[in-house]
Amino acid sequence: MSTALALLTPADSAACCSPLSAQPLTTEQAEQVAPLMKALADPVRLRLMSLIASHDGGEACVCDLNDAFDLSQPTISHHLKVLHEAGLVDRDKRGVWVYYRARQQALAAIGALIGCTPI
Amino acid sequence: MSTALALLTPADSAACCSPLSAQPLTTEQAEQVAPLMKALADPVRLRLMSLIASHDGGEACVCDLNDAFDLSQPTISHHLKVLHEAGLVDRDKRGVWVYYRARQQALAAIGALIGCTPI
DNA sequence: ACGAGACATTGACGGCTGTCAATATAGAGG
DNA sequence: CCTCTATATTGACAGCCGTCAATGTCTCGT
Repeated sequence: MSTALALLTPADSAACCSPLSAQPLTTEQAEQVAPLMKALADPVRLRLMSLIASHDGGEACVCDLNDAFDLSQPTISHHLKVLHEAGLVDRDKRGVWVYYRARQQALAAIGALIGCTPI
Repeated sequence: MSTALALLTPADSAACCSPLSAQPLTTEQAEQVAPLMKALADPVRLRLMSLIASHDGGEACVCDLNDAFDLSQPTISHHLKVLHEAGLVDRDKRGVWVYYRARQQALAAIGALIGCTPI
């Protein structure tokens, strides 16, 4: 959800490089951001995220994603659920197909914390 | 180690925003970066990293770090080991004290992948 | 040499994670 | 309705993770 994002966007909008190196994170901040990173800290989910984000229209259908891996369909479905529950992707069911869309703000939130995002 | 970094720095130096959204990660790239993110995807280690990175001189002694948490000394030592083995911090023993230093390149590598780092 | 302080390692424990096979659900088309 | 296709859920299993208490290792004073 956007609760994690709210913690990052307000004050650090102006500052440029790595809040992580600028001042220590509060316990609260760390506990909000860690789940986002944890959701992304898996090879399969990293590839899923990049496949979704770089796909035409910024969204991808599960059927496309399944083919990119040597994993069972339920496993991919599980990883997508993890990404979704972390607030990293949106779910959109259209007919028989389900489309996942990358939430750029969530990615930006992590990027802003770790590295540096020009907001 | 810098093996993970090497995969990211070469081509994407020029491009600005989120390689993750620009083109899909290869399996190899994902498997190299995921461990770095996994090492950082913990509230305690996130705070440790930020405490180290934002400390005077870019380094911090374990004794300082211990006091910032309500955790046992071995637990902090364990987390520092995880960060160190992931290549996120350097270890420097000086006398009785051990100093940990943030490896900016490693942070930048993750940041460049997820968000956007002006290199 | 000895004691004390700073940090690491070991061993143990409950809890979480990634994976699959099997099964369920839910639209679309006939 | 019935079946097919697309996706999700459940249940099970091995393996990893975060934590602590106990112990080990190193280094500086004395």
